[in-house]
Amino acid sequence: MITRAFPHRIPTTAGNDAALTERLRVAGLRPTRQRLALAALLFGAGDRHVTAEALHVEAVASGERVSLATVYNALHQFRHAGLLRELAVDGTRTYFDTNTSNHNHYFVESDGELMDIPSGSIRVDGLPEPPAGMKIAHIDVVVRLVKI
Amino acid sequence: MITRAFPHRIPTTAGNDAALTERLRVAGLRPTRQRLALAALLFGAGDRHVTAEALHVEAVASGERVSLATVYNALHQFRHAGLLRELAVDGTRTYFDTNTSNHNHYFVESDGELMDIPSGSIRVDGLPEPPAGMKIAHIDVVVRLVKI
DNA sequence: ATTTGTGCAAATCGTTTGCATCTGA
DNA sequence: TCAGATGCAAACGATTTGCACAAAT
Repeated sequence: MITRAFPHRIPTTAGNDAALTERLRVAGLRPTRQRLALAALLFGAGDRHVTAEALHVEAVASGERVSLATVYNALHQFRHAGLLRELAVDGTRTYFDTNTSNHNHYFVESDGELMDIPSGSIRVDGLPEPPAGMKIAHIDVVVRLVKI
Repeated sequence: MITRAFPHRIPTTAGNDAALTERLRVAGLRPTRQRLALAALLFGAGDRHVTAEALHVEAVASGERVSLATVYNALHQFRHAGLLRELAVDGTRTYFDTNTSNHNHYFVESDGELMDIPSGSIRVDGLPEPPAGMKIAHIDVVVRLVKI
């Protein structure tokens, strides 16, 4: 987590204020100070995997005044808007992924680290027909890693 | 969850007292009344997916005196002993699977139902090399289903 | 007799909620 | 102005823990 916000400048090129504001507006969300700050952290620096707690710590560390409850709210709103994907890999915490495209994950249980597996490399074959009255919503592949 | 224990008889043929006792002993666990009862429910009737809460309800319903804390203890001890596999599919609850062999799962989010996908049908290809210093411990494939 | 397991209730952890206050359009 | 957003603290559900008592070897 190297991302850092500056008092009077935007963290990276990828998400300037205007673009982020527009992005939130399109999602039907008011571009409040808190949402803009969180969006800048999330979308300003490539693909990221965050927990609510971690994002809150990061926001506060970067000088932003934002409550944990608001971070939870924002993460769920962003997910509803399709800006984030929610991942169930750990059972105890919920991860959010800024990469909403179809891809899979490495998960290092010992330190809770989550990484993208380059899309396109993994193929899942031989899926049976889903049970009657059901359809496949999504296939999650989690490759669990351990340190040698 | 059709499994049911009878007051004075063992639930199914698959797990008679002697066999279950032996199984626990081999795992280094004293065959206490509670562990035997839980083992009978878990291993007496084919492959099962349970949460601690659900197993506790089931045990109590079958007339067994056992606390929820003991159910949690037993589930984790059984997992350590390799009798169960722990699954992270849901984020809020932890599921335990009596089928410890290599297989994958359907998960119906709307009602929290978890089903085995027949082993052998799914193939995962094109796995990249794991990052340096890491090795693959396990690959979990969860096919998320929605009702049509 | 010694060791291990159990049950209860309190503690903990991540997350959600109720509600008074604030803020952006 | 005023719907919508925020922050706090309390509520929550799943799980863990501390410790006195009970059961297994």
